Amino acid sequence: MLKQENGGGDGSAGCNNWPRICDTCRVSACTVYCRADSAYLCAGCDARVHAANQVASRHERVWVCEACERAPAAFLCKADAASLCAACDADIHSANPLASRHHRVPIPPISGYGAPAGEEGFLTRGGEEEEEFMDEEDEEEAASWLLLNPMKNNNNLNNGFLFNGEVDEYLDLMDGGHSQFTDQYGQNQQQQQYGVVSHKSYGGDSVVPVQCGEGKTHQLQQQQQQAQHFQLGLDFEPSKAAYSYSASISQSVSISSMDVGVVPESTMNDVSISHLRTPKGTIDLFSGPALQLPCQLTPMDREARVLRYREKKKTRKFEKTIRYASRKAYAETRPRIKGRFAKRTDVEAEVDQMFSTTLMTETAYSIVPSY
DNA sequence: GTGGTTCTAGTCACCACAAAATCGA
DNA sequence: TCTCGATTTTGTGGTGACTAGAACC
Repeated sequence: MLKQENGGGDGSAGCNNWPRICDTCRVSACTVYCRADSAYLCAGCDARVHAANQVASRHERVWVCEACERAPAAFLCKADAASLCAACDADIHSANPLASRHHRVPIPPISGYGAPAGEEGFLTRGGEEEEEFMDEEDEEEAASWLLLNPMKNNNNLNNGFLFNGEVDEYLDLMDGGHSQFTDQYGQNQQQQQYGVVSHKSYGGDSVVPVQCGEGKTHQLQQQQQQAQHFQLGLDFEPSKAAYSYSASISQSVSISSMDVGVVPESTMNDVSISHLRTPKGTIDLFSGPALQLPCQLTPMDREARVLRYREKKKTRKFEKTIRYASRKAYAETRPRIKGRFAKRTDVEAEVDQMFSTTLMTETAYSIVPSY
């Protein structure tokens, strides 16, 4: 595979402003991005590589963003006559109200050498090629985050970005709100911002910091309010894509505790978004009554959201979050048979009891392991 | 290019039980 | 409205089974 090595590597604008170099010749600036090869290619190499055989000629490619020249273009702005990646599209078209009204359409991938694919091209893009798009997840997420597009929810028409109904865990719309994820991912900042102390006590059992400041509550209320009035301002042709749609997406996204740090119950007291909570770590984002999805955002709001999204991405953690340290400690000491918890014999229980009692007397307060 | 085998990496269910949550009196 | 006891639910980690993809022939 020709994985991009030059530049940011994340498909975004990266740390410098130089155009991305062709992954093949490493001389010319790239003009297209081949998803199948996960490679950025210049016009010459594109022609050479994808005209080589029939299979290669079927590779779907997209133009590279004309603004940053470093990421696959996702949208074509008719007003600017420019192909832009999701990030640049967001940046440019959130600059002012006028720009935000630019008519933009998702760019169909170039399928078959030399001839851009029409609708059919990206409608037929099947599951087998789906994984190839994971490299652009970043842009995709940002795009989905910004462009709540009915077409996107159509599983097919995502400018080649296939969502299959999956909901990005960072999708902050619910959070608009304050998602449970926010509590974790923004934990550090929030702790500093609100002066929240990490609460660790024997009884409390909390490893995940408890956040209960007034400021926090106030912010949450504001965010909830904002979520209610959240509106998407993208001005795609109303006749084709009415963005003031109210989606009724019954979509349960099950996320294991490995992926997601769930905020302790105590935190939820502050968050009166009861419908967000579902048992067993299941994030039931859209079940229940039809979700009135936001429709109009001011450019500033949008920009703020993009920034917040990017900040979250930077600080996101995939480590498992321990909600109850005591349970963890206990689980670690429990007898196992082939990894499974085994029944504890009376003797073991007695020894354990003695041990814990000793520990308690030695350390007035229990030691909650730090992770 | 195709098909079969092997290897590697990732995911998930399983288990017992203390702690937390919920419910009713 | 508060308290208390009983009941139900949740969360915890190591291991093996399973699967998908890569590598090789």
